[in-house]
Amino acid sequence: MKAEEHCNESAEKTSKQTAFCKPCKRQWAKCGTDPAKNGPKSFHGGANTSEALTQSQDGCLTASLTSEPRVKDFGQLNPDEKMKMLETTRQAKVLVLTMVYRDGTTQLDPEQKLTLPVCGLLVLMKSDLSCGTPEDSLGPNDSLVYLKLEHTPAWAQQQTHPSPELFTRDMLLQVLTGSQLVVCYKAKDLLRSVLQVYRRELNWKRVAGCHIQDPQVSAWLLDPTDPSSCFQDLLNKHCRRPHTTPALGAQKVSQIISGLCWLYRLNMKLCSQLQSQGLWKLYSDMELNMIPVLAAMESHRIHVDKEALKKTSDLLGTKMKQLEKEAHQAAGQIFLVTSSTQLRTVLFEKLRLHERCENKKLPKTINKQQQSTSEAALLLLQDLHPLPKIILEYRQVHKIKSTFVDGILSCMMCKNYISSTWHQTSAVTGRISAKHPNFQALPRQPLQITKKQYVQGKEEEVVTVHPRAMFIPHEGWTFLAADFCQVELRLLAHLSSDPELLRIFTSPQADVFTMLASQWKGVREDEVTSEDREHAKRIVYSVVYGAGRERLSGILGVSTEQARLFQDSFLQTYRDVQAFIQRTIQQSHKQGYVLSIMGRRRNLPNINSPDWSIRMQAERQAVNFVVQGSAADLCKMAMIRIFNLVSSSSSLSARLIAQLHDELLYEVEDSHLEQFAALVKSTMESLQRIDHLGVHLKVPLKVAVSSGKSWGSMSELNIPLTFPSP
DNA sequence: CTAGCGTCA
DNA sequence: CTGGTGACGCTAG
Repeated sequence: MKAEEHCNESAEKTSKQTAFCKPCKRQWAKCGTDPAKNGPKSFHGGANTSEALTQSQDGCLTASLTSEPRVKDFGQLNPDEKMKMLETTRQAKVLVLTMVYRDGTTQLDPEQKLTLPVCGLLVLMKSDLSCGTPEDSLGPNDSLVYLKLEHTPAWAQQQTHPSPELFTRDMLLQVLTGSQLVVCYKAKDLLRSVLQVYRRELNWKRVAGCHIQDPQVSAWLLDPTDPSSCFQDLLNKHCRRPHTTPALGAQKVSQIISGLCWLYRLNMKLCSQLQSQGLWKLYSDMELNMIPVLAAMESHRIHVDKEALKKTSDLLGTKMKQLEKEAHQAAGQIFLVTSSTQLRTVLFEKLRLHERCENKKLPKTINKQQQSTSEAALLLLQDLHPLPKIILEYRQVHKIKSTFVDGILSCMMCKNYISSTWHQTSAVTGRISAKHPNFQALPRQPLQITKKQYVQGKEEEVVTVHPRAMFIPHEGWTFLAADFCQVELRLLAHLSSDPELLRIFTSPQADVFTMLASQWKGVREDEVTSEDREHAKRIVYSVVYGAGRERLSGILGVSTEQARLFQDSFLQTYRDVQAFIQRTIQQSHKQGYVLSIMGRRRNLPNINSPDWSIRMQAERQAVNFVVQGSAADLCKMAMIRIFNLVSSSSSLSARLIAQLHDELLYEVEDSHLEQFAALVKSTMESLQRIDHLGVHLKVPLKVAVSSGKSWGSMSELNIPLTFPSP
C-alpha cells in the first residue's frame, strides 16, 4: 500500500513537472531528453529536479514490474545468468514486445503522449506457437524479461568489461534480429527508441534486417480507411475478450502481461486474415521492411541553421508590424488585423467597399450571412482600395512565419536539429506522411520580402525567405535528391496501355508536362516557364482524376464551357485512359474494392451508395487509388532496396533524410556523391521490373537526381550511364 | 480531381 | 474556458 501511495504522489509531481517543463505551447517539442546531451556539463533548465522525480517514479514502476515473480529483470542478473538468458532468447519460438514508459504506460495503452521518455522493454518469450487458451495466463515454459532501456552516459559507465550496457545492447539485438517470430505493436517506435538510446553503441545497420510483425500495420493493410487509433480499439474490433478496467500497481503489471498475450493472439488473427485476403506478400515483403527504414530515418538528426531561422522569424515579425501599420493608415483607424470581425467592420461599415462593386457578387460567411473577409473576397476588392492587398500580404507572411519558421523552431527546442516523425499507416493510398514538422509540405518556392531599411543608401532591400534552405547537411556531407519523373502518369500509361501515352514516355524523352504546356499555350518548348509546367501538371491530373467542369475551369482560368471542351478533347486523345477509368469504376462496383499494382487494397463502402455525390466521390477515389497507390508501392520499394544495399555494404554510408512521395532525399558523404547517385538512379529505374511481385511496367521509369549544400539549392546532377561495379 | 498536415476562427 | 470542426493554406501526384 505504501508503495502505491508513493507511486501516486510522485506521479502527480511528475505531471506537474512535465507541465512546467513545457515552455513552448507545442506539445511535440522535445524537452531536452536527449541522452547524449545530459553529460556532466549540461545541467540546464531544471533538468536536475525533473530527472530526480521521473527516476523515482521509474523506480516505482520498475519495482512493480520486477517484484512480479514472473518477470526477470535482465539488469539484475549476473553475467552467467545473462549468458543463459541470451541462449533462452535464441531458443524461444515467439517474442512479444512492448515498450514501457516512465509514466508507467506501455505501447498498449491508449493515447500516449507524443514524446514520452522510454524506460524499458518488456519481453514475453513463448516456447511454442500456441495462443495460450485460458484467457491471459502464460504457458508453463513462457518467460518474461524486463530490459532497462535507459542510457547511462559514457562518463558514468563502469570500466569493467563487458560493460552492462553492452550486455543489454546484445540482448536487444538478439531480441530484435532473431530468426524467430517477433511481435510488437508500433514496432517502428520501439526501433527508433532503441536507435536513439544506443546512438553511439549501436549502428543502425545492425537492425536493418529486422522483421518485426506489427498489428497496427497489418490492420491498416486489411482496411486502410479504418482509423483504429489504439491497441484497445484493434482488440475490440478483431478479438472477443473480457472487459478490462484501468488498474494500478501490481494489478497494472498483470494487465500489461495479459496485454502481451492478447497482442500475440491479435497478431495471429490478423496474419491469417492477410493471408486469406491475398495481402500477405505485400505485408511481409514490403510493409514490414519499411519499419526499419522509417525507424532509421526518424533517428537521424537533420541539421538546421537555427540562427538563420531566428533571423527570418524576426524579419517576418517586423514585416508584419510594418504591414499592420500600413493597414491602419489605409483604414484610417487602428484595428486588429488578425480579426476578421474587426476587418469586416472596417471594410464594409466604414469604407463601404461592397457598395462600389455591385457587378461582382461578394462571398458571404456561411454561418451568419455576413460579408466575408476570405481571400476570394479580398481579391475582388483589391482594386478598389489599398487595404485588401495589405491584408492579403499580411496573411501570407503570417502563414509562412507561423507554420514554416516558428513551426520548425518549436520542433527544435534547445537542439539544433530536427527529426520528423514518419507515419506508415495514416494514408489510405499507402503513401507515408510526416509530422513535426511536416517535411512533405514545406514550400517549394521561396517568398520575396521587401524590407524597409532606415539606413542611408538603399531604401529598400529584397530578401528571399526559403524554409527549405534552412536544412543543411553535416560538415563534409551533401544532400542528394532522387525524383521519380511523372510516376503517376507513367503508371497510368502502363495501367491503361494507352498507345498515345505510352508513345510519349517511350520516345526520346522530352518532358511530358513541358510538351503539353507548349502544345496548348502555343509557345515553343524552351519558352515554357516552370509555372506553365506546374499549371499543365495540375490540369492533367485534374482531368485524369475526374475533375468537374466547374473545378477545371477554375484551374484553367477559362469558362466552364471551354473547360468541358478541353476535358472532352483530352479524353478523346487518350481513349484508352478513359477506358481504364471506366473499367476501374465498373470493377469497383462489382467487387466493392480496388487494388494497386502490388496488391494493396482499398475498400469502397460507398461505391454503391444511393446518394449520387457520395457514389461519384467513391468512384473518383477508386481511380485515384489505383494510380496513387501503385506509385506509393514503387516509391516504398525503392526506399527498401536502397536501404538494403546501404545497410549490407561496409563502404556505403548515405542516409535517408526524407521521402517526398516520389522523391527521396539522402545525406551522403561528399566523396561518395557520384557513386551513390548512380546507385540510387539505377536501383530506382530498375523497378520497371520486379519479378517476384509480377511487376513488368510497359513504360520505362525515369529518375532525376540533384544535389546541393542545402535543401533550398539543389541542382541537377548528370550521371553517366555506367552501372556501378559491386 | 485524390492524397496528407498545420493554423485559425 | 476549452476543445472540436471546417475552411484554407502548403505539399505530392
